[in-house]
Amino acid sequence: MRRSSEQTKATILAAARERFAVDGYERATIRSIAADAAIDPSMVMRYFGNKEKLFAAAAEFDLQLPRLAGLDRDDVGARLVEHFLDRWEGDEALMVLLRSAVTNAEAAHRMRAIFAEQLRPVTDEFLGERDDGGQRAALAASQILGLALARYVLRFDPVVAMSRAELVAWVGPTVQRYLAGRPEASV
Amino acid sequence: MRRSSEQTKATILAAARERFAVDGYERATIRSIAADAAIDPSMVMRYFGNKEKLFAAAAEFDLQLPRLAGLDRDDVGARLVEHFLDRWEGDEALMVLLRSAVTNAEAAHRMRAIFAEQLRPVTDEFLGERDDGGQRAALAASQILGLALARYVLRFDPVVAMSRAELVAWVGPTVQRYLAGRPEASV
DNA sequence: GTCTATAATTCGATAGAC
DNA sequence: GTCTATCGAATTATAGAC
Repeated sequence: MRRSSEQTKATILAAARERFAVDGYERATIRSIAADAAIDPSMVMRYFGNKEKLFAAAAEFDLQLPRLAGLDRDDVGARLVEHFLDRWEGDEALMVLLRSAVTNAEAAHRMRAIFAEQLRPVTDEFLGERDDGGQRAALAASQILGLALARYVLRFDPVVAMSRAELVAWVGPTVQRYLAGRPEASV
Repeated sequence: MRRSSEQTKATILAAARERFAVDGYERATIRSIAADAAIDPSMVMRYFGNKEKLFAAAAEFDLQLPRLAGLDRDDVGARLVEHFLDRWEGDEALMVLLRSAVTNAEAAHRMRAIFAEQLRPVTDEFLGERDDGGQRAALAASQILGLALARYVLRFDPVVAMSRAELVAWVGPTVQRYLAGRPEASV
């Protein structure tokens, strides 16, 4: 079947996202992506140049974080956890990055860029001017990424079994404390 | 140079651990491991059969968790974080698993086994008989793994820059709450 | 826009000489 | 115990016909 240039490119990109999300950068092959897209492997090269550029296109995405300023101040932790659960389950974008960033330097760089350019501005606006803003945002990111790792990648039974509400009830306060609490405060 | 069987095997295993820790299962090659060990690639096959068995040998390890029963009850979170920071920085064993478990099914299975067979018994003894023991242990694992991911793999600047004491002060209470607190409790 | 053919590497694995 | 030689498969990437 003859398709338009745009159609073809979009089909390849969708197949690439799926493969990169499941297999990570090294195991995902141009051949397997082409097969999923029901197209010849050379077409992938034609439209994206090489594997690296294809990954760059597939890994491009927007966290779509809400502004925290408008939220109840005691509620930002839970809201953030809910938002990230939605983003993890909504599409493969975050999984593409996580699965590749562990062994691929370029993907890890992307992760850091997204942290700096998309998460930091949002938490900074909430936190105001303070010198531990980077630490607090990074700690929140560590828990959110760790939760995704345990639930979607490593598939630890108890975390897989927990409901969205349970996860928010447990992890929300952690993120809340990282963003708004004192280090020593707990329980 | 002619070496003994034991020597050779140990040298190969050490090189394998390093490579798997840095590159993960797919990128680490038998050839590169052999080169690091200054030995012929065929020797690796001779001693370990195939790549899968070599990984199994390299990924075998003991968390060496302390018994929590003997500790101050309000202190287990901080002690666990300290212990894991030591284990992450002491040798490559945990990194071997983390770098591979994200894209390799066998490594992920190993991770779950270590969680179930080494972490669970220790937290269960501390928690006593209760039905949310698995959830609590898994939540603690999610934060500890997320911290390692941010600090050692993704290298988020703020987390890399934080001292051991700062990390314990921030993350200790989180683990403490997962093991001993109530879900809603925070700040 | 699509595909065939193929170059150039690289990998895991095996056979066998010394 | 160590190495050479090599197979067979898979990969990215390119050139060019239709």
